[in-house]
Amino acid sequence: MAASPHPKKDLPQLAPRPVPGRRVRAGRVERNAEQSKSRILEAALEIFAAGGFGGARVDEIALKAGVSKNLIYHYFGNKESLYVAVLEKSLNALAEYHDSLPVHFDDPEEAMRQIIRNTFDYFVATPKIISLMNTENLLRAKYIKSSDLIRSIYKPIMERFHRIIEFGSQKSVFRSDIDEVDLYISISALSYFYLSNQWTLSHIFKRNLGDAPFLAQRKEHIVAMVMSYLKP
Amino acid sequence: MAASPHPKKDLPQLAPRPVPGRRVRAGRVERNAEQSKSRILEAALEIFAAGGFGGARVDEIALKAGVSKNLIYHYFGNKESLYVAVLEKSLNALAEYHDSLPVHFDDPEEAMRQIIRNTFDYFVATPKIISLMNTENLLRAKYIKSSDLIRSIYKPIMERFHRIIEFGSQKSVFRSDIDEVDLYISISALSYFYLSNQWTLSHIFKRNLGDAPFLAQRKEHIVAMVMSYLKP
DNA sequence: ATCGATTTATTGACTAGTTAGTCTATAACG
DNA sequence: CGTTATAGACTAACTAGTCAATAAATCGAT
Repeated sequence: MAASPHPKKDLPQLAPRPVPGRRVRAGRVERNAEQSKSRILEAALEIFAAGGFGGARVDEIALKAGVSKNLIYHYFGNKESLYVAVLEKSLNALAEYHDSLPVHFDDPEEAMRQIIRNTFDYFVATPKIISLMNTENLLRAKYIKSSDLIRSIYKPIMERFHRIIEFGSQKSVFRSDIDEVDLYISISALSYFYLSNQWTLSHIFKRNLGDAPFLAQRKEHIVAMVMSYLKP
Repeated sequence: MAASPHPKKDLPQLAPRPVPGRRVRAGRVERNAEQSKSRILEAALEIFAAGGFGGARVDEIALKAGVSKNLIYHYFGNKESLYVAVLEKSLNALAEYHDSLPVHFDDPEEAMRQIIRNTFDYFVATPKIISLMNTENLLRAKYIKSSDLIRSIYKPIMERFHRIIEFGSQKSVFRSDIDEVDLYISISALSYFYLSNQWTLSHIFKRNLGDAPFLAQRKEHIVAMVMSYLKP
């Protein structure tokens, strides 16, 4: 705080300071609450994904969404709640995607290949969810921990996964000592890390890992690695 | 550290605002440039790892390092350069670690197991480098790209890796169609992702993945998966 | 239908608190 | 004595969040 020790009373209005109560409005403003909310969430996803929670600026989100910053506070209260809303929307999209997939319960090997390829494809299609997850892990799952959403999303996924492994073991096309959690983490890891760290890896290996041929090669490499592990 | 050992000039004691040019110093200040720099780097590593580049506060780094903020600017110029210095120090530590490891060139399978376990162990031992890499990838390798350090570090690592794979293929203990980059990324992925995302994963699977027994199990799971893939 | 009252979507202006970075002084050390 | 390691005070710009105004939509009663 600099000079003025006094609370400003009546300041001499040398500059054309707008008088409260006589504001100028830009003209007719369409009102569409749902669309505004959704535009805010979309912009917020982008900004949070690009700079993490700490690097995101609410002003920037407002700008990108094409709404005033106030509207964000009107709908979401504060930055943290906005972040949580973005996270939950992304997780719900993930759940929807996995629900929409057909599962080959009669053929465990084919089912497993499908799961692997779908996991890879989804991460490729939604890179922002990767950034969000990274941000969330940087904060040690601070926000995810306080919600049961992610568990409820993974429950059916893991149940299907369990049935496939069980059937495959019964049929002796899979080994019998599988830890399902470890295996699921590995399937995710092989896709996620490649994409999440593609920027540093591309520089190190002088390959643009995001190029379609490398993506295709990678996907089949993952399938091969996991399937070779599963063999009894 | 209360009383100044030096002759004070007349300070106007009623006005608590210090007059420029007649500052009060806390007392004798030890000078140790190297130690100060190193304390700054250590504190910066911690703060950058905890909140990412955007979430880190230079004031907080100064506080944690026990130096004035000015000293940081004196030695490192600005926040970005400090971040780059932290990154380079971490990469150098990684290189040193890998240089220090013995390699079993005569036994490719054992050499590969060693590489896998060492990779895992190093990530476990230095969680902050994982956060740094995540931050760097969030920024699309902005800083790493402008330095050749990381490539020069990975060059000998990949050369050793190549020799092992080549020898293993010759001896027919490894398959012959290995893409070394893909394989290296997979080995890293299986360790890195488990640790990097342990906070969300631990919550999803209701297991504390950081606990020693799970870490040990994970390491051997990775060894098993990679080795089964390598079999011809 | 229509008109006034109420609700609510939306914004401009503002503020208190931060934050990266600077200016200047000082003292330790060779 | 000159160099430099170190810190205190300061600032301009930024940033999350607030206040108060305004107008579009909605609803209830004519």
